[in-house]
Amino acid sequence: MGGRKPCCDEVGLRKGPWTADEDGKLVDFLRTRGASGGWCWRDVPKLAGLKRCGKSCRLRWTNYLRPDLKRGLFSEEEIQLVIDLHAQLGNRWSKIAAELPGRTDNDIKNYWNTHIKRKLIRMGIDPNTHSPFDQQKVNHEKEETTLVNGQDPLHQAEAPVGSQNDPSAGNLTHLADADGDNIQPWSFLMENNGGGCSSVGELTMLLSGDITSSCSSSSSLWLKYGELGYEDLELGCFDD
DNA sequence: AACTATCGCAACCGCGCGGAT
DNA sequence: GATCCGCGCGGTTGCGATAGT
Repeated sequence: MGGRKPCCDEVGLRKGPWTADEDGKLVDFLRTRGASGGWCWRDVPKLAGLKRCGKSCRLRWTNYLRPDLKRGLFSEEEIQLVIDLHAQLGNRWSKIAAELPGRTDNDIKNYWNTHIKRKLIRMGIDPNTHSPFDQQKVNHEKEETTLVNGQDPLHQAEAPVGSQNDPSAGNLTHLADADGDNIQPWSFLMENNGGGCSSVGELTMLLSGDITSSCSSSSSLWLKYGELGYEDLELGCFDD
């Protein structure tokens, strides 16, 4: 693809946060001209009297000003759908957004990165593959990065407060079985024997707090989790 | 009360796709 | 077929709000 001009190279175009006045102009324009048809986004700033590039106008409209947008917290059903769809589609945020009326790809992407992803990592689940981290790989990478940086970036970036130094903290990464080996929480939740969780849907119920209905407590390993309790597992994270 | 760290969201950037010429 | 052009997507950054010290 050759010769495309940068979108925002015109001198004098505004950047950064939109003002109420700019929002009003854009909304007025789209109300009078219709949200589609008879114009292209590149023309919108001129037609609406805005000192913005067309791309910025489109983004503002689709992510913030659209009347059908749903604001506020994600519901349990929405979280489940996001995790489910992400397992199928990966980072195709627009595709995922298409299945969640009123949510934008940006919304979902932000929510994933700031809430869901971190929690999955804390639980020992790779958010990219939706599978347990390969413990050997983790250990290997840990060795490498420790050699390079003298610190463990995974724990530095993603570990819950107190997980490394506070022995009193509920800490999944320190769970050990009878042999002293570390147990990845997801590994037994995914086990089919003994009533562990076996689907993304069940994971969602776990994440949103509905543990008892999603997983049988008959598993001995599950009992280990049961002893930790809701707070220890940091499952309240999706309540906020 | 002041300072620092962390979080969460809005917005920007660069690239690829696909239709038009 | 080559090029142009607009749009949409995914990744990243900036910054205000809030929490912690």
